[in-house]
Amino acid sequence: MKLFDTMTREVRELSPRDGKIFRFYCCGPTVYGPAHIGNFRTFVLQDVFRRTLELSGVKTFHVRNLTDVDDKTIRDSQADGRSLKEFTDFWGDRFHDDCAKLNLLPPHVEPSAVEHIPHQIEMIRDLMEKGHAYASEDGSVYYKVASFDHYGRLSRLDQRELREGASGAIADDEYEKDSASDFALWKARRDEDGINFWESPWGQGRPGWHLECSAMCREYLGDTFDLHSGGVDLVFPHHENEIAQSEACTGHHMADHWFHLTHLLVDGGKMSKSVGNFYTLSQLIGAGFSPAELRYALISANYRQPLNFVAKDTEGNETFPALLGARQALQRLAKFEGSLLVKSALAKMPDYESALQLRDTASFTAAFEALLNDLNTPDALGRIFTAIKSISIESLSVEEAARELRGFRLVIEALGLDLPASGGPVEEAPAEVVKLAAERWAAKQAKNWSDSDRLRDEIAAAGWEIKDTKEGYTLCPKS
RNA sequence: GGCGAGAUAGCCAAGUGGUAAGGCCGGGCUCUGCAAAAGCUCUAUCGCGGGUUCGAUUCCCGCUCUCGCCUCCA
Repeated sequence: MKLFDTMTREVRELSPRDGKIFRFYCCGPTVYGPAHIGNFRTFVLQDVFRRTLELSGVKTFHVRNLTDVDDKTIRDSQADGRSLKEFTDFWGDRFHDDCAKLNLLPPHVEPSAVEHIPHQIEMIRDLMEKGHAYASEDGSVYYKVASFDHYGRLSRLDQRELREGASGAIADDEYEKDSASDFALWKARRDEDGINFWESPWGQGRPGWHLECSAMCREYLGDTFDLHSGGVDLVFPHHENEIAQSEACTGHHMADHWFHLTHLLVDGGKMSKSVGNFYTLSQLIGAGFSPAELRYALISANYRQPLNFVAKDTEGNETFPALLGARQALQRLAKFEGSLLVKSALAKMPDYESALQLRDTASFTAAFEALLNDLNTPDALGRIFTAIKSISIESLSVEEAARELRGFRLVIEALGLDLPASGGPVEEAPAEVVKLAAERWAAKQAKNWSDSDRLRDEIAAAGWEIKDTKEGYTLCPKS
Protein backbone atom coordinates (compact mmCIF):
# COMPACT_ATOMS: atom_id res chain seq x y z
CA MET A 1 0.00 0.00 0.00
CA LYS A 2 1.17 3.50 -0.83
CA LEU A 3 0.46 6.61 1.18
CA PHE A 4 1.47 10.25 1.13
CA ASP A 5 4.01 11.09 3.82
CA THR A 6 3.93 14.59 5.26
CA MET A 7 7.58 14.47 6.26
CA THR A 8 8.94 13.80 2.77
CA ARG A 9 5.94 15.20 0.89
CA GLU A 10 5.75 12.21 -1.36
CA VAL A 11 3.67 9.10 -1.80
CA ARG A 12 5.63 6.22 -0.34
CA GLU A 13 5.21 2.48 -0.04
CA LEU A 14 4.29 1.27 3.44
CA SER A 15 5.71 -1.77 5.10
CA PRO A 16 6.15 -2.79 8.71
CA ARG A 17 9.68 -2.11 9.86
CA ASP A 18 9.75 -5.42 11.70
CA GLY A 19 8.39 -7.20 8.64
CA LYS A 20 5.39 -8.52 10.55
CA ILE A 21 3.09 -6.03 12.19
CA PHE A 22 2.41 -2.50 11.07
CA ARG A 23 2.44 -0.42 14.23
CA PHE A 24 0.82 2.98 14.20
CA TYR A 25 -0.46 5.74 16.44
CA CYS A 26 -3.41 8.06 15.92
CA CYS A 27 -3.93 11.16 18.03
CA GLY A 28 -7.31 10.66 19.64
CA PRO A 29 -9.92 13.11 20.84
CA THR A 30 -9.90 15.40 23.83
CA VAL A 31 -12.92 14.19 25.74
CA TYR A 32 -14.58 17.37 26.93
CA GLY A 33 -17.65 17.38 24.72
CA PRO A 34 -19.21 15.55 21.81
CA ALA A 35 -16.93 14.82 18.87
CA HIS A 36 -18.18 16.49 15.70
CA ILE A 37 -18.34 15.11 12.19
CA GLY A 38 -15.09 16.82 11.30
CA ASN A 39 -13.32 14.84 13.99
CA PHE A 40 -14.92 11.75 12.57
CA ARG A 41 -13.69 12.44 9.08
CA THR A 42 -10.23 11.87 10.51
CA PHE A 43 -11.13 8.79 12.52
CA VAL A 44 -13.16 7.22 9.72
CA LEU A 45 -10.37 7.66 7.19
CA GLN A 46 -7.86 6.25 9.65
CA ASP A 47 -10.20 3.29 10.00
CA VAL A 48 -10.40 2.81 6.23
CA PHE A 49 -6.63 3.00 6.17
CA ARG A 50 -6.31 0.25 8.76
CA ARG A 51 -8.91 -1.96 7.09
CA THR A 52 -7.25 -1.58 3.71
CA LEU A 53 -3.89 -2.46 5.15
CA GLU A 54 -5.26 -5.52 6.92
CA LEU A 55 -7.22 -6.65 3.87
CA SER A 56 -4.05 -6.35 1.82
CA GLY A 57 -2.55 -8.96 4.11
CA VAL A 58 -0.71 -6.82 6.66
CA LYS A 59 -1.32 -7.26 10.36
CA THR A 60 -1.64 -4.04 12.33
CA PHE A 61 -1.24 -2.73 15.83
CA HIS A 62 -3.28 0.40 16.27
CA VAL A 63 -2.92 2.77 19.23
CA ARG A 64 -5.20 5.75 19.71
CA ASN A 65 -5.19 7.78 22.90
CA LEU A 66 -7.83 9.64 24.83
CA THR A 67 -6.77 13.07 26.04
CA ASP A 68 -8.43 13.27 29.40
CA VAL A 69 -6.40 15.98 31.07
CA ASP A 70 -5.83 19.46 29.68
CA ASP A 71 -7.09 23.02 30.14
CA LYS A 72 -10.49 22.33 28.66
CA THR A 73 -11.27 19.08 30.44
CA ILE A 74 -10.24 20.61 33.77
CA ARG A 75 -12.15 23.83 33.17
CA ASP A 76 -15.34 22.20 31.88
CA SER A 77 -15.46 19.40 34.41
CA GLN A 78 -15.43 21.98 37.17
CA ALA A 79 -18.06 24.07 35.48
CA ASP A 80 -20.06 20.87 35.29
CA GLY A 81 -19.62 20.13 38.96
CA ARG A 82 -18.11 16.75 38.26
CA SER A 83 -14.75 15.22 38.93
CA LEU A 84 -12.33 15.17 36.03
CA LYS A 85 -12.67 11.41 35.80
CA GLU A 86 -16.45 11.39 35.86
CA PHE A 87 -16.49 14.11 33.26
CA THR A 88 -13.98 12.56 30.85
CA ASP A 89 -15.46 9.08 31.33
CA PHE A 90 -18.82 10.45 30.32
CA TRP A 91 -17.53 12.05 27.12
CA GLY A 92 -15.26 9.10 26.45
CA ASP A 93 -18.28 6.83 26.54
CA ARG A 94 -20.17 9.10 24.15
CA PHE A 95 -17.19 9.01 21.84
CA HIS A 96 -17.08 5.23 21.92
CA ASP A 97 -20.81 5.06 21.21
CA ASP A 98 -20.31 7.17 18.12
CA CYS A 99 -17.31 5.12 17.02
CA ALA A 100 -19.30 1.92 17.28
CA LYS A 101 -22.19 3.39 15.33
CA LEU A 102 -19.82 4.53 12.63
CA ASN A 103 -18.40 1.03 12.41
CA LEU A 104 -14.87 1.96 13.49
CA LEU A 105 -12.63 -0.91 14.46
CA PRO A 106 -11.55 -0.31 18.07
CA PRO A 107 -7.84 0.43 18.44
CA HIS A 108 -5.81 -2.41 19.90
CA VAL A 109 -4.81 -0.13 22.74
CA GLU A 110 -6.50 3.07 23.80
CA PRO A 111 -4.34 4.67 26.48
CA SER A 112 -5.48 7.48 28.72
CA ALA A 113 -3.23 10.46 29.31
CA VAL A 114 -4.05 10.65 33.01
CA GLU A 115 -2.99 7.06 33.50
CA HIS A 116 0.40 7.74 31.99
CA ILE A 117 1.50 10.71 34.03
CA PRO A 118 4.39 8.74 35.59
CA HIS A 119 5.65 7.92 32.09
CA GLN A 120 5.47 11.59 31.21
CA ILE A 121 7.30 12.67 34.34
CA GLU A 122 9.99 10.14 33.57
CA MET A 123 10.36 11.57 30.09
CA ILE A 124 10.62 15.12 31.41
CA ARG A 125 13.32 14.09 33.83
CA ASP A 126 15.21 12.49 30.98
CA LEU A 127 14.86 15.57 28.78
CA MET A 128 16.11 17.81 31.57
CA GLU A 129 19.13 15.61 32.14
CA LYS A 130 19.96 15.80 28.46
CA GLY A 131 19.64 19.56 28.44
CA HIS A 132 16.48 19.81 26.39
CA ALA A 133 14.23 21.14 29.11
CA TYR A 134 14.34 23.64 31.96
CA ALA A 135 12.16 24.48 34.93
CA SER A 136 10.82 27.97 35.48
CA GLU A 137 10.44 29.64 38.83
CA ASP A 138 6.77 28.81 39.17
CA GLY A 139 7.43 25.09 38.82
CA SER A 140 6.55 24.65 35.16
CA VAL A 141 8.93 22.85 32.85
CA TYR A 142 9.52 23.89 29.26
CA TYR A 143 11.09 22.25 26.27
CA LYS A 144 14.00 24.21 24.89
CA VAL A 145 13.25 24.27 21.20
CA ALA A 146 16.65 25.74 20.33
CA SER A 147 18.27 22.60 21.72
CA PHE A 148 16.81 20.37 19.04
CA ASP A 149 18.40 20.83 15.64
CA HIS A 150 15.70 19.16 13.63
CA TYR A 151 12.88 21.24 15.03
CA GLY A 152 10.48 22.31 12.28
CA ARG A 153 11.28 19.64 9.74
CA LEU A 154 7.78 18.22 9.54
CA SER A 155 6.02 21.55 9.13
CA ARG A 156 8.92 23.18 7.30
CA LEU A 157 9.17 25.74 9.99
CA ASP A 158 12.47 27.04 8.66
CA GLN A 159 10.55 28.34 5.68
CA ARG A 160 7.96 30.01 7.82
CA GLU A 161 7.69 33.32 9.45
CA LEU A 162 5.52 32.84 12.45
CA ARG A 163 3.12 35.62 13.04
CA GLU A 164 3.19 36.41 16.67
CA GLY A 165 -0.06 35.60 18.36
CA ALA A 166 -1.79 34.82 15.08
CA SER A 167 -3.99 32.34 16.84
CA GLY A 168 -4.89 34.90 19.45
CA ALA A 169 -3.86 32.40 22.07
CA ILE A 170 -0.64 33.54 23.62
CA ALA A 171 -0.49 31.78 26.93
CA ASP A 172 -0.52 33.98 29.96
CA ASP A 173 2.45 32.10 31.33
CA GLU A 174 4.61 32.85 28.37
CA TYR A 175 6.81 35.26 30.27
CA GLU A 176 8.16 32.27 32.14
CA LYS A 177 9.67 30.87 29.00
CA ASP A 178 13.13 31.58 27.65
CA SER A 179 11.79 31.72 24.12
CA ALA A 180 8.31 32.18 22.71
CA SER A 181 8.59 28.95 20.76
CA ASP A 182 9.38 26.86 23.83
CA PHE A 183 6.43 24.82 24.99
CA ALA A 184 5.28 23.38 28.28
CA LEU A 185 6.12 19.84 29.29
CA TRP A 186 4.76 20.35 32.78
CA LYS A 187 2.41 23.08 33.88
CA ALA A 188 2.56 24.28 37.46
CA ARG A 189 -0.63 24.05 39.46
CA ARG A 190 -2.91 27.08 39.25
CA ASP A 191 -5.75 28.00 41.57
CA GLU A 192 -8.34 27.40 38.88
CA ASP A 193 -7.18 23.80 38.50
CA GLY A 194 -8.85 23.00 41.80
CA ILE A 195 -8.11 19.48 42.90
CA ASN A 196 -6.77 18.49 39.50
CA PHE A 197 -3.04 18.33 40.06
CA TRP A 198 -0.33 15.72 40.38
CA GLU A 199 2.93 15.59 42.32
CA SER A 200 6.19 15.85 40.43
CA PRO A 201 9.84 16.57 41.16
CA TRP A 202 9.09 20.17 40.12
CA GLY A 203 6.09 20.60 42.35
CA GLN A 204 2.38 20.09 41.90
CA GLY A 205 0.95 20.48 38.44
CA ARG A 206 -0.10 18.59 35.36
CA PRO A 207 1.53 17.43 32.14
CA GLY A 208 1.55 19.48 28.96
CA TRP A 209 -0.51 18.31 26.03
CA HIS A 210 2.17 17.30 23.55
CA LEU A 211 3.99 15.11 26.01
CA GLU A 212 1.27 12.53 26.54
CA CYS A 213 1.46 11.30 22.96
CA SER A 214 5.24 11.03 23.09
CA ALA A 215 5.07 9.04 26.31
CA MET A 216 2.30 6.73 25.16
CA CYS A 217 3.84 6.16 21.74
CA ARG A 218 7.02 5.08 23.41
CA GLU A 219 5.23 2.89 25.91
CA TYR A 220 3.17 0.95 23.36
CA LEU A 221 5.10 1.27 20.13
CA GLY A 222 8.70 1.76 21.14
CA ASP A 223 11.20 4.42 20.17
CA THR A 224 10.52 4.08 16.47
CA PHE A 225 7.32 2.90 14.86
CA ASP A 226 5.74 2.72 11.42
CA LEU A 227 3.28 5.57 11.20
CA HIS A 228 1.83 8.45 13.14
CA SER A 229 -1.45 10.10 12.19
CA GLY A 230 -3.78 12.96 12.98
CA GLY A 231 -5.66 15.90 11.51
CA VAL A 232 -3.68 18.47 9.51
CA ASP A 233 -4.01 20.98 12.28
CA LEU A 234 -1.75 18.77 14.39
CA VAL A 235 1.21 19.03 12.03
CA PHE A 236 2.19 22.19 13.80
CA PRO A 237 2.76 22.47 16.63
CA HIS A 238 1.58 19.19 18.11
CA HIS A 239 3.45 16.68 15.99
CA GLU A 240 6.44 18.93 15.63
CA ASN A 241 6.65 19.05 19.40
CA GLU A 242 6.14 15.33 19.77
CA ILE A 243 9.05 14.70 17.44
CA ALA A 244 11.22 17.12 19.38
CA GLN A 245 10.38 15.47 22.70
CA SER A 246 10.62 11.88 21.58
CA GLU A 247 13.69 12.13 19.43
CA ALA A 248 15.62 14.24 21.90
CA CYS A 249 14.73 11.72 24.56
CA THR A 250 15.30 8.44 22.75
CA GLY A 251 17.94 9.47 20.27
CA HIS A 252 16.01 7.66 17.55
CA HIS A 253 13.73 8.96 14.89
CA MET A 254 10.13 8.65 15.91
CA ALA A 255 7.96 7.48 13.03
CA ASP A 256 8.68 6.28 9.51
CA HIS A 257 5.58 7.84 8.05
CA TRP A 258 3.32 10.79 8.84
CA PHE A 259 -0.31 10.53 7.75
CA HIS A 260 -2.37 13.72 8.01
CA LEU A 261 -6.01 14.19 7.18
CA THR A 262 -7.41 17.36 5.72
CA HIS A 263 -10.30 19.06 7.40
CA LEU A 264 -13.96 18.76 6.67
CA LEU A 265 -15.70 21.94 5.56
CA VAL A 266 -19.39 22.50 6.03
CA ASP A 267 -21.19 24.41 3.29
CA GLY A 268 -17.86 25.71 2.11
CA GLY A 269 -16.51 26.97 5.41
CA LYS A 270 -15.02 25.87 8.67
CA MET A 271 -17.39 24.30 11.12
CA SER A 272 -18.05 26.43 14.16
CA LYS A 273 -20.64 26.69 16.86
CA SER A 274 -21.18 30.39 16.29
CA VAL A 275 -21.98 29.88 12.60
CA GLY A 276 -24.39 27.13 13.57
CA ASN A 277 -22.87 24.54 11.24
CA PHE A 278 -21.41 22.41 14.01
CA TYR A 279 -22.77 18.88 13.64
CA THR A 280 -22.48 15.77 15.75
CA LEU A 281 -23.46 12.23 14.89
CA SER A 282 -26.33 12.31 17.37
CA GLN A 283 -27.76 15.39 15.72
CA LEU A 284 -27.70 13.76 12.31
CA ILE A 285 -29.25 10.58 13.65
CA GLY A 286 -31.90 12.76 15.24
CA ALA A 287 -32.54 14.25 11.82
CA GLY A 288 -33.25 10.76 10.51
CA PHE A 289 -29.91 9.80 8.98
CA SER A 290 -27.89 6.68 9.58
CA PRO A 291 -24.24 6.52 10.64
CA ALA A 292 -23.48 4.67 7.40
CA GLU A 293 -24.83 7.60 5.43
CA LEU A 294 -22.48 9.94 7.25
CA ARG A 295 -19.62 7.51 6.77
CA TYR A 296 -20.29 7.38 3.04
CA ALA A 297 -20.33 11.17 2.86
CA LEU A 298 -17.07 11.39 4.78
CA ILE A 299 -15.21 9.07 2.42
CA SER A 300 -16.59 10.63 -0.74
CA ALA A 301 -13.55 12.88 -1.15
CA ASN A 302 -9.85 12.14 -1.02
CA TYR A 303 -8.36 12.55 2.44
CA ARG A 304 -5.81 15.06 1.20
CA GLN A 305 -8.51 17.31 -0.19
CA PRO A 306 -10.85 19.45 1.82
CA LEU A 307 -14.29 17.84 1.73
CA ASN A 308 -17.28 20.09 1.51
CA PHE A 309 -20.10 18.58 3.54
CA VAL A 310 -23.27 20.09 2.15
CA ALA A 311 -25.82 20.51 4.91
CA LYS A 312 -28.04 23.14 3.33
CA ASP A 313 -29.76 22.95 -0.02
CA THR A 314 -29.80 25.76 -2.55
CA GLU A 315 -32.75 27.36 -0.77
CA GLY A 316 -30.73 27.45 2.42
CA ASN A 317 -32.77 24.80 4.17
CA GLU A 318 -30.95 22.32 6.34
CA THR A 319 -31.92 19.21 4.39
CA PHE A 320 -28.47 17.57 4.25
CA PRO A 321 -28.20 16.93 0.50
CA ALA A 322 -24.88 15.17 1.07
CA LEU A 323 -26.54 12.57 3.29
CA LEU A 324 -29.57 12.23 1.05
CA GLY A 325 -27.25 11.46 -1.83
CA ALA A 326 -25.34 8.98 0.29
CA ARG A 327 -28.61 7.25 1.17
CA GLN A 328 -29.48 6.67 -2.49
CA ALA A 329 -26.01 5.42 -3.31
CA LEU A 330 -25.99 3.10 -0.32
CA GLN A 331 -29.34 1.67 -1.31
CA ARG A 332 -28.08 0.86 -4.76
CA LEU A 333 -25.12 -0.94 -3.24
CA ALA A 334 -27.40 -2.82 -0.87
CA LYS A 335 -29.70 -3.80 -3.69
CA PHE A 336 -26.82 -5.17 -5.72
CA GLU A 337 -25.50 -7.03 -2.70
CA GLY A 338 -28.89 -8.53 -1.93
CA SER A 339 -29.41 -9.78 -5.48
CA LEU A 340 -25.96 -11.25 -5.56
CA LEU A 341 -26.50 -13.01 -2.25
CA VAL A 342 -29.64 -14.68 -3.54
CA LYS A 343 -27.94 -15.74 -6.74
CA SER A 344 -24.83 -16.98 -4.94
CA ALA A 345 -26.81 -19.31 -2.68
CA LEU A 346 -24.42 -18.45 0.15
CA ALA A 347 -25.89 -19.03 3.58
CA LYS A 348 -24.79 -15.66 4.87
CA MET A 349 -23.22 -12.43 3.78
CA PRO A 350 -19.41 -12.57 3.73
CA ASP A 351 -18.02 -10.41 6.53
CA TYR A 352 -14.73 -8.74 7.44
CA GLU A 353 -13.27 -11.94 8.80
CA SER A 354 -14.01 -13.92 5.67
CA ALA A 355 -12.64 -11.11 3.53
CA LEU A 356 -9.42 -11.20 5.56
CA GLN A 357 -9.08 -14.90 4.91
CA LEU A 358 -9.95 -15.12 1.22
CA ARG A 359 -8.77 -11.76 -0.07
CA ASP A 360 -10.23 -12.30 -3.51
CA THR A 361 -11.37 -9.03 -5.10
CA ALA A 362 -12.90 -10.58 -8.25
CA SER A 363 -14.36 -7.78 -10.42
CA PHE A 364 -13.59 -5.26 -7.69
CA THR A 365 -9.84 -5.41 -8.00
CA ALA A 366 -9.61 -1.94 -9.49
CA ALA A 367 -11.70 -0.54 -6.66
CA PHE A 368 -9.47 -2.10 -4.03
CA GLU A 369 -6.37 -0.97 -5.86
CA ALA A 370 -7.67 2.59 -5.68
CA LEU A 371 -7.50 2.26 -1.91
CA LEU A 372 -4.02 0.79 -2.03
CA ASN A 373 -3.01 3.79 -4.09
CA ASP A 374 -2.85 6.51 -1.44
CA LEU A 375 -6.22 5.64 0.03
CA ASN A 376 -8.22 7.08 -2.84
CA THR A 377 -11.70 6.46 -1.44
CA PRO A 378 -13.67 8.47 -4.03
CA ASP A 379 -11.91 6.67 -6.85
CA ALA A 380 -12.70 3.37 -5.15
CA LEU A 381 -16.37 4.28 -4.89
CA GLY A 382 -16.47 5.20 -8.56
CA ARG A 383 -14.86 1.92 -9.54
CA ILE A 384 -17.30 -0.03 -7.40
CA PHE A 385 -20.24 1.42 -9.28
CA THR A 386 -18.50 0.90 -12.59
CA ALA A 387 -17.94 -2.75 -11.71
CA ILE A 388 -21.53 -3.16 -10.58
CA LYS A 389 -22.77 -1.90 -13.93
CA SER A 390 -20.55 -4.34 -15.75
CA ILE A 391 -21.88 -7.32 -13.84
CA SER A 392 -25.00 -8.99 -15.12
CA ILE A 393 -26.16 -11.00 -12.15
CA GLU A 394 -28.63 -13.11 -14.14
CA SER A 395 -25.91 -14.47 -16.37
CA LEU A 396 -23.59 -15.48 -13.51
CA SER A 397 -23.26 -19.05 -12.33
CA VAL A 398 -23.82 -19.70 -8.65
CA GLU A 399 -20.08 -19.99 -8.13
CA GLU A 400 -19.36 -16.81 -10.05
CA ALA A 401 -21.99 -14.96 -8.05
CA ALA A 402 -20.42 -16.15 -4.80
CA ARG A 403 -17.02 -15.00 -5.94
CA GLU A 404 -18.26 -11.57 -7.03
CA LEU A 405 -20.11 -11.18 -3.78
CA ARG A 406 -16.95 -11.89 -1.83
CA GLY A 407 -15.05 -9.39 -3.95
CA PHE A 408 -17.72 -6.78 -3.46
CA ARG A 409 -17.87 -7.39 0.25
CA LEU A 410 -14.12 -7.11 0.57
CA VAL A 411 -14.13 -3.60 -0.85
CA ILE A 412 -17.21 -2.62 1.13
CA GLU A 413 -15.56 -3.93 4.29
CA ALA A 414 -12.42 -1.97 3.47
CA LEU A 415 -14.56 1.16 3.34
CA GLY A 416 -16.38 -0.01 6.45
CA LEU A 417 -19.78 0.68 4.97
CA ASP A 418 -22.65 -0.82 6.89
CA LEU A 419 -25.12 -1.30 4.05
CA PRO A 420 -28.82 -1.05 4.79
CA ALA A 421 -30.48 -4.45 5.04
CA SER A 422 -31.98 -5.45 1.75
CA GLY A 423 -35.00 -7.62 1.27
CA GLY A 424 -38.59 -7.06 2.19
CA PRO A 425 -39.31 -5.94 5.73
CA VAL A 426 -42.90 -7.13 5.28
CA GLU A 427 -42.98 -8.98 8.55
CA GLU A 428 -41.90 -5.89 10.44
CA ALA A 429 -45.04 -3.97 9.59
CA PRO A 430 -47.89 -3.90 12.11
CA ALA A 431 -50.44 -6.69 11.65
CA GLU A 432 -53.03 -4.10 10.69
CA VAL A 433 -50.94 -2.85 7.81
CA VAL A 434 -50.00 -6.35 6.70
CA LYS A 435 -53.68 -7.22 6.56
CA LEU A 436 -54.51 -4.15 4.48
CA ALA A 437 -51.64 -4.96 2.15
CA ALA A 438 -52.94 -8.48 1.64
CA GLU A 439 -56.41 -7.12 0.88
CA ARG A 440 -55.00 -4.65 -1.60
CA TRP A 441 -53.07 -7.40 -3.33
CA ALA A 442 -56.24 -9.44 -3.65
CA ALA A 443 -58.14 -6.46 -5.02
CA LYS A 444 -55.35 -5.80 -7.46
CA GLN A 445 -55.34 -9.40 -8.64
CA ALA A 446 -59.07 -9.06 -9.19
CA LYS A 447 -58.33 -5.91 -11.20
CA ASN A 448 -60.49 -3.99 -8.77
CA TRP A 449 -58.47 -0.82 -9.22
CA SER A 450 -60.60 1.51 -7.10
CA ASP A 451 -60.44 -0.72 -4.01
CA SER A 452 -56.79 -1.40 -4.65
CA ASP A 453 -55.94 2.31 -4.77
CA ARG A 454 -58.10 3.09 -1.76
CA LEU A 455 -56.33 0.44 0.30
CA ARG A 456 -52.97 1.73 -0.80
CA ASP A 457 -54.00 5.18 0.44
CA GLU A 458 -55.03 3.70 3.77
CA ILE A 459 -51.71 1.94 4.10
CA ALA A 460 -49.96 5.19 3.25
CA ALA A 461 -51.99 6.95 5.92
CA ALA A 462 -50.66 4.38 8.39
CA GLY A 463 -47.13 5.38 7.38
CA TRP A 464 -46.27 2.50 5.08
CA GLU A 465 -45.56 2.26 1.42
CA ILE A 466 -46.36 -0.54 -1.03
CA LYS A 467 -43.80 -1.46 -3.62
CA ASP A 468 -44.96 -3.99 -6.17
CA THR A 469 -42.47 -6.41 -7.62
CA LYS A 470 -42.77 -8.99 -10.35
CA GLU A 471 -43.81 -11.72 -7.96
CA GLY A 472 -45.67 -9.77 -5.32
CA TYR A 473 -45.05 -6.74 -3.19
CA THR A 474 -43.07 -5.41 -0.26
CA LEU A 475 -43.92 -3.02 2.51
CA CYS A 476 -41.55 -0.27 3.55
CA PRO A 477 -41.89 2.44 6.14
CA LYS A 478 -42.84 5.59 4.29
CA SER A 479 -39.85 7.89 3.96
C1' G B 1 2.37 39.21 6.37
C1' G B 2 4.43 33.82 6.09
C1' C B 3 3.50 28.65 4.80
C1' G B 4 0.35 25.22 2.42
C1' A B 5 -3.86 23.27 -0.37
C1' G B 6 -7.27 24.15 -4.17
C1' A B 7 -10.46 26.14 -8.43
C1' U B 8 -13.56 20.00 -13.08
C1' A B 9 -21.25 19.61 -15.14
C1' G B 10 -27.21 22.15 -10.80
C1' C B 11 -24.60 19.75 -6.22
C1' C B 12 -20.57 16.29 -4.42
C1' A B 13 -16.18 14.42 -6.58
C1' A B 14 -12.05 11.17 -9.40
C1' G B 15 -8.57 11.39 -13.25
C1' U B 16 -5.19 12.03 -17.51
C1' G B 17 0.09 15.41 -22.17
C1' G B 18 -3.87 13.11 -26.97
C1' U B 19 -10.28 15.53 -26.84
C1' A B 20 -13.10 14.11 -19.06
C1' A B 21 -14.60 7.98 -13.58
C1' G B 22 -18.49 7.74 -10.37
C1' G B 23 -22.60 9.32 -7.00
C1' C B 24 -26.91 12.70 -6.17
C1' C B 25 -30.46 15.70 -8.66
C1' G B 26 -32.94 16.50 -13.41
C1' G B 27 -34.59 14.66 -18.54
C1' G B 28 -35.81 10.31 -21.67
C1' C B 29 -36.89 5.06 -22.13
C1' U B 30 -38.32 -0.04 -20.37
C1' C B 31 -41.52 -2.32 -17.00
C1' U B 32 -46.45 -1.11 -15.07
C1' G B 33 -54.04 -0.64 -14.60
C1' C B 34 -52.00 3.76 -11.96
C1' A B 35 -48.05 4.81 -8.73
C1' A B 36 -43.72 3.43 -6.46
C1' A B 37 -39.60 0.41 -6.91
C1' A B 38 -36.13 -1.52 -10.28
C1' G B 39 -33.23 -1.53 -14.80
C1' C B 40 -31.26 1.20 -19.07
C1' U B 41 -29.92 5.88 -20.88
C1' C B 42 -28.78 11.44 -21.61
C1' U B 43 -26.33 16.05 -19.70
C1' A B 44 -19.20 19.25 -18.76
C1' U B 45 -13.98 20.80 -23.01
C1' C B 46 -11.94 21.09 -16.81
C1' G B 47 -11.46 29.68 -12.88
C1' C B 48 -9.13 33.86 -16.31
C1' G B 49 -4.80 35.43 -19.49
C1' G B 50 -0.28 34.03 -21.60
C1' G B 51 3.71 30.31 -22.71
C1' U B 52 5.98 25.28 -23.85
C1' U B 53 4.17 21.27 -27.22
C1' C B 54 2.17 18.21 -33.20
C1' G B 55 -1.40 18.43 -29.19
C1' A B 56 -2.84 20.78 -22.27
C1' U B 57 -7.98 20.31 -18.32
C1' U B 58 -3.34 17.74 -17.17
C1' C B 59 3.63 21.19 -17.54
C1' C B 60 5.48 26.60 -16.75
C1' C B 61 4.42 32.01 -15.67
C1' G B 62 0.97 35.80 -14.23
C1' C B 63 -3.93 37.09 -12.41
C1' U B 64 -8.56 36.43 -9.73
C1' C B 65 -11.06 33.83 -6.08
C1' U B 66 -11.68 30.04 -2.14
C1' C B 67 -10.05 27.26 2.02
C1' G B 68 -6.62 25.69 5.92
C1' C B 69 -2.48 26.47 9.39
C1' C B 70 0.76 30.18 11.82
C1' U B 71 2.00 27.36 19.82
C1' C B 72 -2.22 23.55 23.08
C1' C B 73 -8.75 22.84 17.15
C1' A B 74 -9.25 16.13 13.92
